[in-house]
Amino acid sequence: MAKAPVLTPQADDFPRWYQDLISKAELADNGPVRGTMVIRPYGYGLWERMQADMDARIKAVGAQNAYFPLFIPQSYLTREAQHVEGFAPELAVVTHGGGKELEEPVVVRPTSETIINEYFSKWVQSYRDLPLLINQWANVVRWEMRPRLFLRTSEFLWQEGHTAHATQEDARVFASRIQRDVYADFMENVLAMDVVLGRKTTKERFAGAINTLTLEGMMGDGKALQLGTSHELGQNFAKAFNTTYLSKEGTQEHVWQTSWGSTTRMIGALVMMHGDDNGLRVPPRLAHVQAVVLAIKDDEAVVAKVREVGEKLRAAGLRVVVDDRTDTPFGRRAVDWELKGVPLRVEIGPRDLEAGTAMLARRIPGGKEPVALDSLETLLPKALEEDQARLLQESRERRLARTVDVGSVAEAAEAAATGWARIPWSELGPEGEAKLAEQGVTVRCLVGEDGSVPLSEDAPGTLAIVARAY
RNA sequence: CGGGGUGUGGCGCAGCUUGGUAGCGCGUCCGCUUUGGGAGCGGAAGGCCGUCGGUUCGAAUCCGGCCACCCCGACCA
Repeated sequence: MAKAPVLTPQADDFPRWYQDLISKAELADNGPVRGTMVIRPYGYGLWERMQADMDARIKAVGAQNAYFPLFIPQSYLTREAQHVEGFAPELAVVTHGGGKELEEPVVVRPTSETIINEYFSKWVQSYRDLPLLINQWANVVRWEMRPRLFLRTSEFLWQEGHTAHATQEDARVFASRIQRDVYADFMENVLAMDVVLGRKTTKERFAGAINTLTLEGMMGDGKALQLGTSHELGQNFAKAFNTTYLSKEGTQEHVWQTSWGSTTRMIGALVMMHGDDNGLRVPPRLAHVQAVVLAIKDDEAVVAKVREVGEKLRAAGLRVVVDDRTDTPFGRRAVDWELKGVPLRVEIGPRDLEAGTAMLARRIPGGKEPVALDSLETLLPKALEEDQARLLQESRERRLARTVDVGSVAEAAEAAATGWARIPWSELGPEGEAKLAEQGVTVRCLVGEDGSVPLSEDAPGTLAIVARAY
């Protein structure tokens, strides 16, 4: 009597599987306005952990948090030509306020380069004020035609960093440092996600930037997802907003800037990179619930033991939830925790009490085995570390297995049907890029032969990674 | 904006062709029995069938207008 699967299997319909999971693991709901999203407590818990970890890394490179307004004068947006052009189609514009039509429409921020530069201009006077390193946690709005929960919604949460430097070199180094030391480090070590660091082509570059660095991940179905970007803005915004400083030599100079962002999209990536047919798998270092201690039966001694074990594990430094909801059948609860991707389950019933054991179920490698109750405090932390490493390894192996080297545009398009293709950029070029775009395939990024991030598009040996993307 | 489709309890759908005053699954609530992998049984609540108009003794069903949403084509963290 095979029960219907909990989720649509990935192999049957990956997008459907994704939606099922988001809903059943209680990560998010659709909002009433198309393209908006309600992030539910379990999903928001993931975001809070991401924020905390990222925030520490951002502060470690010297940035400070601040907050700028949601509403931006429309005139600000129009000051940087590339920037307006890039964002115009997805702007939400407020035309009325207080029951009256506004004299100047107000834009709901799609990103904050413009308004931040207005203030940078006031704050920066001398080379002594540089570098100025600011970050903000905020929501932004980019009107979406094709929304997908977490991946593309009209409103999303993110952090956006904005910096001003005295020299181009300084800005360049900083943008790269964010890509590596903040984003890549976080994604690999906390999210256990394999990512490729690269450089965007001119076509894919941020509107208003002179260079965009990116981190790309391969999802379970072989498609790519951009997980974070770090831009060199050059002096484009500095010139548009007259952000200048007095140099040591006594001359007025425009500052060199960067901006960089990462979003709630990372939650979607987490699902699509680590999820399987039974649900999500949350990497232990991220998990706000690392282990759940389950009472199998409605039995006083069992419930007492479960609570005791929960306390003991908490004292040992684990993030633990005790599930003693014995009015809900055990199977239902086991499936729920599995859907939510909690790494470890300690299941205790009357038989275990007698034997002095518990069933230790591991979500990430799968399977369960009996273990001695008094060994849990030492076993669990070890299991969590193993599972953390395993997730990263799995995602890396998948990318390597599904990336092929090709020599022509046709081969690249074919390879992108199931995974990624790597092709010399000198072979592909902007013409090949345009041709691929017609087939829904994009250049995700440019990388060096040795995996380094090229300093320019025409650096010798530069490879293009092409794929279908979310 | 161009092409295709759908509007019926919270969610997913049937009913429409051949008009007769609304049904199924899931969920929810209550009770009892359960609990080692999505529980069973009994009971209950919940819908002016998107909207406006027309035809008719009678419209979820037929006709027309409007609205909304969904899918496919160009952008995007």
